[in-house]
Amino acid sequence: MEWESDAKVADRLHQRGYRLTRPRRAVLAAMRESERALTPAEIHELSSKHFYRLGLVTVYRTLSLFNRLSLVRQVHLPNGEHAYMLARPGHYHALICRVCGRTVEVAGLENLPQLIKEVEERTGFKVEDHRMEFFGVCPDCLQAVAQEGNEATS
Amino acid sequence: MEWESDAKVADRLHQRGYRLTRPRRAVLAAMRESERALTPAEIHELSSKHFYRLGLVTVYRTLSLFNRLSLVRQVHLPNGEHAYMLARPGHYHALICRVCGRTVEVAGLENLPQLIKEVEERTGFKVEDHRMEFFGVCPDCLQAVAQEGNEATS
DNA sequence: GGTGTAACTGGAAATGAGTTTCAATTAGAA
DNA sequence: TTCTAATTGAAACTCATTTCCAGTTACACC
Repeated sequence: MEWESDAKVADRLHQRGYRLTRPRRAVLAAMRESERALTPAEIHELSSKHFYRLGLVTVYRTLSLFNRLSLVRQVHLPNGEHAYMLARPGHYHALICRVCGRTVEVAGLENLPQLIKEVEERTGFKVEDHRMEFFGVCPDCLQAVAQEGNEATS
Repeated sequence: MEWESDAKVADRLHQRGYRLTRPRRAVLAAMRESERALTPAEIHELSSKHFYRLGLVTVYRTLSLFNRLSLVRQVHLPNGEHAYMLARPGHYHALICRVCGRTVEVAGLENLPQLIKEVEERTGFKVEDHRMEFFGVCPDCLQAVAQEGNEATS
């Protein structure tokens, strides 16, 4: 999963006058360990193992900062809650498995530019940004479901 | 803007054992008058002109019911708040103007099915649902901006 | 390797969207 | 008109997120 090292993140922060503190390192560490997008509360719990006196408030502030710097990506869950995952460079879209919650990203969708063009042509809007999230079932859970089906009928 | 009449809405509600009450009529009336997607608080304020003792709680309950019945559509604003607009039948996507806030819907995007197919092929997910919102500038505001530019340089 | 200071922190209290509870009201079928 | 289940408003509550503030710390500069 080769994420950016702490040192690289530190550089990015320093360039803008921010610091890489222990709480921030703990948040990064927790997010690197997860395959899922995590809510601030979940991140707080996981990060506490890396730095026990981490405050939830600091998690919120850290995520907000990281989001501004595009170090993390914010995902809007179906219920309106927010979750976060480490960002890879470029424009990505989230895919969320409704069974296990795993979050995966897709980038460089070839059919996206023409979709946006279609929207612009049909409405006259100049489209500047968009949000797009997909919900479904991941390959592993599809397989697990198929498995159960087999067992039940055998 | 030819929206469904109260009578038609009443039919749809009655079919499912619900009633068309004065508060619900007031919510409908307010939404018919707006070009924008409205937050529950905004709807409460506008609806109060139609029925002065309408409670905010009732607005929430009404929107929730209408959403379940697909009478309204829920829009996720960039800040995570929810807004609502009357729904037209079919699967629509919201376009929100960042200047005036006007909300417009696009349906039947021809390039969407192949985009979803591309996502499925590249990730192995079975895509069951998606959320897609576009943010930009509407035709009127584009023109207004162009106008200002002309005035400034003339 | 100190040291000064602006960035950062945690905790408590506040905010604000949205929900629950409950006794009183009302739509609309009969 | 009558009856009753659906609906309502107000108050209290929940829970994510923000604000405030006094104490702490990263790190640029000596």
